[in-house]
Amino acid sequence: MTSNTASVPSRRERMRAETMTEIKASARGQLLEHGPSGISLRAVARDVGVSPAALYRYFDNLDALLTDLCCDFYDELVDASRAAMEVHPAEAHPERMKAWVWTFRSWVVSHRREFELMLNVPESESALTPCVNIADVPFDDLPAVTRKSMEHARLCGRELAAYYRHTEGQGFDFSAIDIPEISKGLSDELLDQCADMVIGERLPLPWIYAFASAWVRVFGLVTMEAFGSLPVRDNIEEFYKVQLMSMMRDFGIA
Amino acid sequence: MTSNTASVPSRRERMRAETMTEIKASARGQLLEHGPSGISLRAVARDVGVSPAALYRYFDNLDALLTDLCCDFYDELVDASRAAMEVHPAEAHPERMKAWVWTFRSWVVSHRREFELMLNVPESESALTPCVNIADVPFDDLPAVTRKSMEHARLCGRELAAYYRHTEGQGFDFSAIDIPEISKGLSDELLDQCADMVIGERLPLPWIYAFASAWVRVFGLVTMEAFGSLPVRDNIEEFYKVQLMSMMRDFGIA
DNA sequence: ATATTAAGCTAACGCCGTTAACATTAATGA
DNA sequence: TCATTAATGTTAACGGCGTTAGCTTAATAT
Repeated sequence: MTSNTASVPSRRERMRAETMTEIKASARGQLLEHGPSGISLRAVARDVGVSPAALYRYFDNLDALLTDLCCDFYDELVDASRAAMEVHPAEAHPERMKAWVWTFRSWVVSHRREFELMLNVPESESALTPCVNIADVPFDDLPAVTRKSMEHARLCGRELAAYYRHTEGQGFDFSAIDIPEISKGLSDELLDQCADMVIGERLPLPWIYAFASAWVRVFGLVTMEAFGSLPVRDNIEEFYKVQLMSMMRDFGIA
Repeated sequence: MTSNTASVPSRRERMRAETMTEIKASARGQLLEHGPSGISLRAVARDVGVSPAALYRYFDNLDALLTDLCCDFYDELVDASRAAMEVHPAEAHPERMKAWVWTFRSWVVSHRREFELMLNVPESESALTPCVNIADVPFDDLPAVTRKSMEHARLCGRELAAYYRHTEGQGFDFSAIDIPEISKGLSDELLDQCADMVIGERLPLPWIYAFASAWVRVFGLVTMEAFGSLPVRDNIEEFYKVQLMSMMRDFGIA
């Protein structure tokens, strides 16, 4: 052992990393051509020019390869989102949040197959699906893809928090926002799961609620478009824009 | 041939129907136990007590069995929805629409696996996914599951139409509804795909738009709950209710 | 130079969907 | 009634799959 834990990668480590990306590239190719269920270890092996059994030196099994792929996809999505947000100045928070939504949409429509896999992630991986409350598990113990997806959501959530800090003391009137009556139980949960976990700050409830609502709407828009079940086909962009406007209005933003 | 096209089913027809339901019951059992990708023709055959090849007398292939299952699920969902709506008097249109949403949600959460399959329907079946506009294809030429899913949506859409006819002439002020500015292209599309295809009538644009928006929101709610990614876990019912209220407000109701 | 570890191989096991060729059973028409 | 026909079943096989065990080779570390 050359006492390597992050320093210069040894020759072997480089080779290993190279074949790993080669494997994943082949798998992704099959994903694009034949969909999630059309990815075959043996086909990957043929593609890479190696025996099927050799792949098990790199991934525990097929599912592990698939979840690893998913993580890469989330990284791509996160990177694209960050880049799109950074086009706008740091103080243009609403613009940056819109850029986040827009990147989500455009990444998914240009990577439908990848998104398909992300939605159908091999759920074993930790098997805590609806067993325990996600908020009670330390972040690092969550399944990898769950962490990645939260990372993606946080990108938008923290922008909202930054916007709040920015408007703070500028006399923004939250009581003017039209928010329904909510029980303590629900608002506590929203504070736990939305504010603490993705926004990162306990903003006033109206914004937390508006964030949750917008989240659901964006998710609906994106998945429906990916499934081709949006009630619109030729004017999707405008439909998004109009929907975005009404979400902004829920935040009390012009 | 006993000139039977719908009259009394012959003995053979009865037997055939019986084994078909037996096959589907077994497949559904496997779906519940192992998820959509865990359904195996050979296991079904073992279950039914028949050779694997025999199943091909009943279904063209595995995909055909799966899509057939999906159709059954939609029928169940539609029946449940209709029943829930009929609990309310015929004129209580808003209540009936709420019942539709509520049934959608509760059916999905109590049939997650089935819903999983419905979302991942073997898409071949006609392979017109994003090729042609759905509005240009005669209804009977659409893939079976698409038709079923439209049947489900129509149940709610036509209720809205009935509500409109009911309010007509009662001086409902549509211009008071807060609707964003929409291009002619988008509104034409909404009229084509929402009004004509699911609502069944060309209601005033504000309602058409509100319907499309609500559709997206409900779809988002239901799928996120099914995937366990709603920002709420213990107070989901209340979250739905509150969301429903704000959708109703978009229609200018209450 | 040698011991150790990583990375590859072959061969096999038990699944799978699907097809072809053949057998049997039940309904039909003369 | 009885031969014909159509529906329903069988067996056997093909090629593909994920995965494991056991062995060999190449690279690294001491």
